[in-house]
Amino acid sequence: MKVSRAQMAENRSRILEAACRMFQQKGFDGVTLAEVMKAAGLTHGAFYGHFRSKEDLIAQILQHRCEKMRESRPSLESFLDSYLSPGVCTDPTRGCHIPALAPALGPDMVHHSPEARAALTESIRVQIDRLGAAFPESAPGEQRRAAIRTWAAMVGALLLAKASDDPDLATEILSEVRVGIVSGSTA
Amino acid sequence: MKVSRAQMAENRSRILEAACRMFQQKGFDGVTLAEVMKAAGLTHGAFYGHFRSKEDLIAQILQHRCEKMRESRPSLESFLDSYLSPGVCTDPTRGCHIPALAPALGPDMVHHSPEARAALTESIRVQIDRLGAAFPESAPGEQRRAAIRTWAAMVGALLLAKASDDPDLATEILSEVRVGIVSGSTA
DNA sequence: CAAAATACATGACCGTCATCATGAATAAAC
DNA sequence: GTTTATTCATGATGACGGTCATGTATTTTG
Repeated sequence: MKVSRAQMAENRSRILEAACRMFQQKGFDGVTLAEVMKAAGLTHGAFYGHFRSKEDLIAQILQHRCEKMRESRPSLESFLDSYLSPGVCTDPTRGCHIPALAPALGPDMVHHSPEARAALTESIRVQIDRLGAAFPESAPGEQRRAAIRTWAAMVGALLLAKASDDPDLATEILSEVRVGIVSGSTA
Repeated sequence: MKVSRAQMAENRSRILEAACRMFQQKGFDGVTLAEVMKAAGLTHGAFYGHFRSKEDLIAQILQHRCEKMRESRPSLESFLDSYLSPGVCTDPTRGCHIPALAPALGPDMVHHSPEARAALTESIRVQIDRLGAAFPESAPGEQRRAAIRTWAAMVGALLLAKASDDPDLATEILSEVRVGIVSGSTA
């Protein structure tokens, strides 16, 4: 049963959207293609009409996320919210895709496609640039340095807070790093 | 073919050791029990004489790592070396187990055993305490705060550097966070 | 030294999952 | 309107991996 071209495009983006959300929630190995397709409202067999393989899907998702990231220039405030809010730490579907997805292919990155690795690295570069622009008061060279230092702290805090079983400890880590950033940046 | 009790104890610790190294390298899902047992010099069937399941092995490894962490009080210098050295970033078998293993069960932590989660959380607490002791010049309350801020930055830097495909970018992130920490701590 | 206990090797089982082959049904092309 | 192209559903396939049953050899015990 063939569908219209518009319908097919919508199907494809539904697959992307569902996979993006589910991968972020459960990791690449924690989600099956059948689950993704079911969430997209299709059956598993239709997958290979849109993507060559699961690895292809992963790479395209990483590229898609990177593209979308380029389209906005958030403030430091919204950066902090998107990383260090308790809600982001609690809900795996929210938040930046880099700390959420990089770990998923981090340990054994080698067995993933070069496209996926390249897309993730590009996301890191874009994020450093974006965050650097959020420090307008600094000199250009110092903008980049401040962005790296600040972002590393945010990523680490989010990772540790997510890993923590104790909500109090998680909140402490998030809020402590947050005040460290705002006090450091205004100093 | 039964082996001596001493031999069995050595076999068990060889399994632990091999699994620890391989999990850190490839993630929990990226290593099969057969591979672990082969690396330990045994066949896959012998596994269940030592552990109840793969989840049991994971939990015991996390507990084992946490115990070993308690036994030393490194200086800030050695902390920096064990996180922000290029070698640590390049060689997946080196470095602290928390940023290496937390991501592996981070996204879908829920489907892991409570024991594993608890052991990892306890590791985080121990590490904060250890790192706080490396700031002797600060007041006790400030020690903990400084430890959290510093450690979060180290963890984030390591994660981003490992995720990066470009060695130059990785080195930049590591060294930038390092100078940020030493200049911040001496200020 | 005999008997019992047991650690490991071998092999099989069963479920899961990525991938592909086929067919049906409908949009697109002319 | 007829033909062609193609999107999706259904089902199968083959590999992989965690788990377990059985047998064997050796240690331990008395």
